Amino acid sequence: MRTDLRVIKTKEALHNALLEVLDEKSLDAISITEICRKAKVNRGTFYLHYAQVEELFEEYFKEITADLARSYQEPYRHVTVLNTKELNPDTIRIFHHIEKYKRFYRIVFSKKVPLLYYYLLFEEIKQLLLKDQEAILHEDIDHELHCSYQANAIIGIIIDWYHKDFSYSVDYLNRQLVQIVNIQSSNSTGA
Amino acid sequence: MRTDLRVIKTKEALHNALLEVLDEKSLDAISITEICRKAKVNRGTFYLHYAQVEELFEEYFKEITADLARSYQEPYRHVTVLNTKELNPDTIRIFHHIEKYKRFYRIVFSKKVPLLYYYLLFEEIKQLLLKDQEAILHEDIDHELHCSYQANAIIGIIIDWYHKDFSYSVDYLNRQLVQIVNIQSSNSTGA
DNA sequence: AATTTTATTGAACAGGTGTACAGTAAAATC
DNA sequence: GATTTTACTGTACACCTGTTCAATAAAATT
Repeated sequence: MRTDLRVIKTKEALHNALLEVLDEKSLDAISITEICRKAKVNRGTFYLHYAQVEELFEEYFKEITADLARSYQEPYRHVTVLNTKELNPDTIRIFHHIEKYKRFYRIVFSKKVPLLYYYLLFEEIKQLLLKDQEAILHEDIDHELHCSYQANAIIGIIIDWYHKDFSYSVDYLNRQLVQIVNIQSSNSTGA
Repeated sequence: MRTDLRVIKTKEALHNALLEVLDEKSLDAISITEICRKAKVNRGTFYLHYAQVEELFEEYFKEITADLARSYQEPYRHVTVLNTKELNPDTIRIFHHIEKYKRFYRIVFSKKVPLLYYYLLFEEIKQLLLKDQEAILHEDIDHELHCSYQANAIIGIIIDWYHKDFSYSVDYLNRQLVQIVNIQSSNSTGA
């Protein structure tokens, strides 16, 4: 069998316990022992499923990044995301997504946390761009490198946002992104 | 006094021990006890200077990112780095820097390591861009947000490079970056 | 050179980590 | 419903962590 009821029950208990403890302290300060105490699960059982507390959190976070992809496949207007002239603030769902799961992204972007979560987010955005822009190929430009560039550029804005405690509005960031992406076409003459 | 000889000696011993152990295992697998054994320093002494092994590595890494800034202030041709039309592959020193300290960046970009090092690199590049581009201000665009966008975009390329085990040449990446940055001006019509 | 200051040491402590293994209990399978 | 399979438990062990504190030794200061 693929899903033993005992496994489901154990994982659920650990999940709930982690969320509980995350209200009290930061991820890096949480011990396996503490989670197991709260979940009423033997410590050895924890190691049957995970190696560190971080792996338990990783399970959550993968669900969240999956939601990001889903929000793009909605019967929403699914338009090219970063194609210069056609870029529409309404079609950018990323900042909206981050704000929705602000509670988790505060953890993901905290400096003591492993890079792993960053890569999960990066890969998700990169994949969206790779699919979205497969039609728009540029000569002499490595398409994947280009998408890595763009995906991480967006995360650069998100990092700034995070460091300002998510104080900008989603609308403002959408508008800024459109302006930034459209810069070169108007700047190629000046400066 | 600012620099007690004992402190210098202790830190040197710890530094050397860390480098030694880093040849054998990854940063996250190194224990404080192990470093102190090799350095012949009491474990309590370690805690007088650092809280974790990661902080010891941080000291190294700050020297490395400082070298990145220095390479820009050289009597080299110090030209605007990312201004579209004036961008010259020779003036881009970032990929060169990364390759030079490849050994360290392999650690910095490994997924188990804390985000902190990423932020140190990000901030260094961002500061370079902030200074470099203070002349080129765009209306309606938050200058800092713009630099965060560009700085992290470059790191996006570096991440790709890292995940391909630094197999691209520095020259190739410089040329790709120039092409990508110059895209919009030629793309605003097509697509 | 004698005195003062302070970094380092060593020992000890409560707690967490990671692993192993036999015993138990709760699933799945028949 | 009886049997087989396997997830979980409890215990134990060696080791690492983070902290405290009096004793020591190596600096700086006079």
